[in-house]
Amino acid sequence: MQEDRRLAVLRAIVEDYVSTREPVGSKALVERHRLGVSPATVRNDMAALEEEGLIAQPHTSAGRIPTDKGYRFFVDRLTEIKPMTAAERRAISTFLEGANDLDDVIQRSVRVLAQLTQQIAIVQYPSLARSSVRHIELVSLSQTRLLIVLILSTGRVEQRVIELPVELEPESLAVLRSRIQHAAVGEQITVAANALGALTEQTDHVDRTHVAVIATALVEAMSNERQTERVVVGGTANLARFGDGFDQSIKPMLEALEEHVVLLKLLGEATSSDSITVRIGSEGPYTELATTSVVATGYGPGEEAVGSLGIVGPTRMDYPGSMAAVRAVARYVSTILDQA
Amino acid sequence: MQEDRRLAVLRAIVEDYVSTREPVGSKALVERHRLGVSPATVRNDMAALEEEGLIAQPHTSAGRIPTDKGYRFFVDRLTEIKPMTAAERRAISTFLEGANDLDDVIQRSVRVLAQLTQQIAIVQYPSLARSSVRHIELVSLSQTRLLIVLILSTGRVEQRVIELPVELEPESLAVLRSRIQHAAVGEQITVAANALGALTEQTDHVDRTHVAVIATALVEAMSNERQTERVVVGGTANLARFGDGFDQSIKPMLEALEEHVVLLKLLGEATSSDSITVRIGSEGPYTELATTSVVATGYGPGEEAVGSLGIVGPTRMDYPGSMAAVRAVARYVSTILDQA
DNA sequence: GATTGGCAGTCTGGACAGACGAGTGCCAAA
DNA sequence: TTTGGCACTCGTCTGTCCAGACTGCCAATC
Repeated sequence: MQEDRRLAVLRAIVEDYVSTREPVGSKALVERHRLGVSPATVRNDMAALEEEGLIAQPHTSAGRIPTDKGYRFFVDRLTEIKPMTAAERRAISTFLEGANDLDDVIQRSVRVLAQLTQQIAIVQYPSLARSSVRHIELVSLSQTRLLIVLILSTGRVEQRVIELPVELEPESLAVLRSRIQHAAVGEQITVAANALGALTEQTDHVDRTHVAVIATALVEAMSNERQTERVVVGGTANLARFGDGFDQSIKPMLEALEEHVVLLKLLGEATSSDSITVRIGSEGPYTELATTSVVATGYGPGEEAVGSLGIVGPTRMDYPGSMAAVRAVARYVSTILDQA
Repeated sequence: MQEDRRLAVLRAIVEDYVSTREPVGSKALVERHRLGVSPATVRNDMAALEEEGLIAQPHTSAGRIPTDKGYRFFVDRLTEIKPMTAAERRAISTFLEGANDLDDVIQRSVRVLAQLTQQIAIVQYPSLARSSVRHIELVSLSQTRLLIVLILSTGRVEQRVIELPVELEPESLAVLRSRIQHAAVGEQITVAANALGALTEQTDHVDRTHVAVIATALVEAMSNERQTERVVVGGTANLARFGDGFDQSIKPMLEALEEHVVLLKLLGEATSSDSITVRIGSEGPYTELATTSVVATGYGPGEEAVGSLGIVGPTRMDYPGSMAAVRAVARYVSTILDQA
């Protein structure tokens, strides 16, 4: 009974603080929300909530603000992800469907996510791990230089120029090409990598060095390290909007945004494409980002994610709205990647 | 005689203001620079410089700061581009030579430029205009879906998936592939585009629709619109370093950095690869960027530029150093692109 | 036992005034 | 033409003060 009201008070505090950016007092609370009780009662509840560590006051005789723990409680127990409006859904889908290129899809996702949430959006490139080899092409540039092109089912293209230790005749190249294509095309990249290794073993000594060099380059191109390293960031202009004491944390924030490794770590936890990960303030490993929260989720055709996307902003953010936007964009990206 | 000293005073003011970020007074000036005259004399010179509109005081009884016109004068007449140290040259070349990919080259250029200048770096992707076709590949995905891959001499890869109106037999595909390759590979893209158009004309009516569709897609991929739209930005963390009244202009700045079209416009003036363009403060068309300057130049194998790169920062910046860094990086990028 | 009204106490933010200091402009002298 | 001196102007910094907002606690009430 009183417990219910206390939680209502917590919710009200979070909502008010998020929208006004100012510590919220008992009087203002009963005015803005119809709690049906007097400020004094609310004060008692506040004292209890503070006891539990869910809210705090920046200084004596100021209003209360939610703690990280308070936000956590709010996110976990007090809110539903509010569905997007029809107009928003339409906006997302039309905007994303204009893309005809993987790069384009990623770019547009970042934009729409930043636009919707008014936060900083981050989208990771899809991992190669679950994709398969669509095509391999070997192009002779000169007698000892070879251009290797690897095309994956996600639409990603990797290319390398390699130097061959020995000259390669056009006829041999044709044979090699067909053997390599036969071994790898259509396979998942892990399988393809193994097959290429085996191919080297099976080759007689004349062409063996060639096959070895080419296979090595291909396997290297398939290794998803470089790929998953790539993230795209957007909406940094929203940083200015954050204002407040956030000015001081703007520098580490900008630095973090350039350090893509950090971003990947932040996104990294979101591996499932059906749940949304929320990291609030100091829950993460980076002390510089103690005043920021991350809302992220995985995306991908199946249940398992091939990449992550999300937003990062001040702990004082509209969690329900952000979560809804992240989820919606992830779904659209998944379907688009599926049909491509 | 006095004129010479006045210019020395202007130079000293610019240098001091750039390094201290504070209006510089007559007394401080004679202390830091050995001008051989008294503060009073400097005051007279300052009055004259102010008369000419080269310096200004933010308020009465404050030191002087250079105006945009003052910076312009400084850049045009009072300074030489100071050459990079051997260590810096080595740092640039080793860092850039680690790249094995066009994307990589661009990424690294941005990083090194931002690092050297401590400003925000911008690098435009090379224009397709002067590049040639290295390879074209057609891959059948299904009987009516075709993957087209276009590889250019700059190392850029473009790919498209197209839907064919009529089924295409494997044998026909092989023929088409070789005809298209024969017509376009090795040619500059303008020539290649024409050749592909001609090819459509020469084709009998059975394969004609196929050729037309494929050629259209290829020509579209060759058109450099999308390509030159792409720029990469780095060093945004340096924004925080700018400090001062720059805080207010941080928002338009961030917005501009997201609007790549604006950046291209800023870089756009730098078309020659042997001269360095400097745009100071309100000289440009964007009133929001009245407190920023741009230092840019073109890069490219020959004299004519295939792309631009540069830095943007507060008008109060180290112009000689920035210009030197921009020039050095542009040269290295040019040579690397040349040998690739 | 939960709720309420009242009251005293505490703290911040903003306004205000005054001292300080850096710097200028001008003038007369060298 | 340069220099030293002097009066003057302002912005910045510091300290003080007041209004306002909020809390915590207590006694009264439902």
